[in-house]
Amino acid sequence: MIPVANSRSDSPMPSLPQPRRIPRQSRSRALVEAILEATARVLTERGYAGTNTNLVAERAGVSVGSVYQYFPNKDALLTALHERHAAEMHAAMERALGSPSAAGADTRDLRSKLASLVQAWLAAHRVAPELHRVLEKEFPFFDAPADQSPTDQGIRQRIRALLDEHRSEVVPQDPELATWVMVQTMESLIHAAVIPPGAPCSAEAAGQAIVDLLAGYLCGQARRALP
Amino acid sequence: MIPVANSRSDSPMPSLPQPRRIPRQSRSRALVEAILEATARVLTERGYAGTNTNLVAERAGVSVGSVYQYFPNKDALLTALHERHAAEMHAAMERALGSPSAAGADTRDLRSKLASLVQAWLAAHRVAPELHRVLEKEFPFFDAPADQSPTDQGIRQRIRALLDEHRSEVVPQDPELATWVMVQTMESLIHAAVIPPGAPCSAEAAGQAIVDLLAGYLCGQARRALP
DNA sequence: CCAGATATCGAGCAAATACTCATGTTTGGA
DNA sequence: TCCAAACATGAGTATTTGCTCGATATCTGG
Repeated sequence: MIPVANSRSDSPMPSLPQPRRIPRQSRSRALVEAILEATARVLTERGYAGTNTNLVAERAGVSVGSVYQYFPNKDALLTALHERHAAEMHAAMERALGSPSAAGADTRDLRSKLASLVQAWLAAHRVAPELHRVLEKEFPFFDAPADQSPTDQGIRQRIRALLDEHRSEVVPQDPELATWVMVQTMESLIHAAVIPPGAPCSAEAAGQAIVDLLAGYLCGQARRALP
Repeated sequence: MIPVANSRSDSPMPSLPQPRRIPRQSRSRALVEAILEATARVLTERGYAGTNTNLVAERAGVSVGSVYQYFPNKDALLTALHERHAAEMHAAMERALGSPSAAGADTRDLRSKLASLVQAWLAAHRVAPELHRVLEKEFPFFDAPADQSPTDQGIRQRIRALLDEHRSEVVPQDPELATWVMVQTMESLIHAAVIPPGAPCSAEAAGQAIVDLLAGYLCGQARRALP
């Protein structure tokens, strides 16, 4: 093993995990796709420590060399997968909330919007809980601390904007802090609800509880009265 | 490397990480202590992947062989450290809340008790944030899923008892679910507040916010009015 | 249809590292 | 004082694995 990748204790200024080569032809784009898919499969089956590049290549029906044409090292595979996941969450959020202050403003109250968002994210996570477990709980993220990618920042900003739209209903004073609490809470609890052993109830009930938690903090109101 | 330790894909029934030999003389107890201390230091400096048993032994001023006298494999070191941390949290909790239904019952309201607990845990975590980061976010926990040790269960039970004591003030119906929400939220947000980049505010403010979040969920009341 | 660009291949190297075991040292009770 | 059990040692081994590189194949613009 060549220590270049283990930058934690070596390089003070870690290089960004950029693809070594950009796939131009459709052939190579399919190859990259196959590699990522295989990575997800192997990761799901064997966890982070059980995953190695040779195996990923084999499962993708590709040679190791090809993997290293497009990914500078093993962790870049995971980073790419994580980024893809973040993008999916971002997309799900936009679908649930709409873009901020777009035409035809969303007139629902804050609680309803939160419920949509939590529902959407829960659903997205239930697709591959074990993969998310590995990505969130096993991946070291040496060089690229999670929650710092542009996509993650986009998510934070959208939440911030949501609180801003509803600032009249929102009790906490510091919007920075309120955003932080929101994002951390949603991510943690959604992951905890979905990955084994999971919440001690149905996914719907867990979603309800998360919404109650968030709405209670933001609006200082008891959970919604039953109809 | 011998595959015995990597049980994820191999052994269906992983053996418990019991010490290979129990230290009887004070000499060996000191040795075990030195090993754990060194593990914590190395883990803090170099992260999970950068930590190896040879280095730990060297840093502890001990030979590798001695490490393997008392710990069956590398992960057992981490597990021991994690268990020790859980025990500290348990102790801090007992100090903050007292044992349930003990003589001289604690007459404070739920919110005050929550505030004590959050304060105590925050303080305990601020001692070695980087170590906690590694323990919580890098350690794979192959065989012993976190939050399943007897100590962790003890923590859950105590929280459950707390909610029970105050069941008249508590709004959520399902106590199982409420306990789960509490524990998950506290652990996640306290970790997030302490480990870099941390909360966008002082530790005190973060603590306040966490208490607001929990109290809002449990009691359905707005944050405490300023005096 | 060819020349350069792009893509793929995979045997094998170099390094890392978890763990063993044969041997030596210390301890504490009888 | 003596001895058996407990303790400590650390060079060495067996294995894993991230990654390279020179050879080969395929594509595409002119």
